Amino acid sequence: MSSYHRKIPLKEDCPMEVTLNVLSGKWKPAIISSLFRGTKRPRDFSVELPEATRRVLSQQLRELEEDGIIAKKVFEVVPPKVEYFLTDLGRTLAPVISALSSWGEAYDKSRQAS
Amino acid sequence: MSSYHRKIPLKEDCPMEVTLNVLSGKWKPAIISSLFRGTKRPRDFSVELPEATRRVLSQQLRELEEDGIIAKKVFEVVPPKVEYFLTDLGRTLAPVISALSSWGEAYDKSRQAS
DNA sequence: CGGAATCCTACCTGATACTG
DNA sequence: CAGTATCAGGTAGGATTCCG
Repeated sequence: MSSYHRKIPLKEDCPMEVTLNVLSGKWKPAIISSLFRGTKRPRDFSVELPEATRRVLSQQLRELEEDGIIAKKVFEVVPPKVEYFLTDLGRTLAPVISALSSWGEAYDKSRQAS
Repeated sequence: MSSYHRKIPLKEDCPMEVTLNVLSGKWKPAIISSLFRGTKRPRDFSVELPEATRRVLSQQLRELEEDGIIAKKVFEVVPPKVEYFLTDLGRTLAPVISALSSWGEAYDKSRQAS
């Protein structure tokens, strides 16, 4: 199951929407969580998330980069080598991720109970 | 602009995804925020969110209801009267919304600076 | 190995009209 | 007033292929 989160025009500047838009992407939460555990190369994501295609991973990595959440270091070698890592701004997402995870856990338990 | 957040299978139980899936819907954040400010009738949402169609509002209200976040009280009168409100579970979203909002505000400022 | 271009599918959302 | 049914459109994500 998955959720669609349609990015809305943000006419009325809703801070909550801003954050959700940054996090909204099928693999973005997984990417961010992974980077909190250390620097990763594109190949590492493919291994960690075997169901994600390279195309979508590249796309979401680029979007996160455009949003200033992550950055990459490109090594000018052959074959190519690239490393992705969280920016300072990206690391400020820690409490957000914590809140989302905590609530999700509690929600799962409350659903089991009922 | 808006973002799609495709609801994913959640094979590996990722609590973060659980929460995002509950919040993912074009008008769900607005609906929840609104209900934190008090009980609302369907008509109120249409006034507060003039861009949202009744069809989508009804649908998202129903989904939030199915997820246990909100509930409604139906008055058996003519014309019909319905009131939506947050459940106890729904109110536990407060810290999540707070985290999302706070980060969004800080993000906006950091983007203005650059 | 990393990334981009192309084509395609799935599904969320919008518009409209109708029922109780 | 509240909710649903039907049809149509837009966009995120998937599959494949090619280039540096």
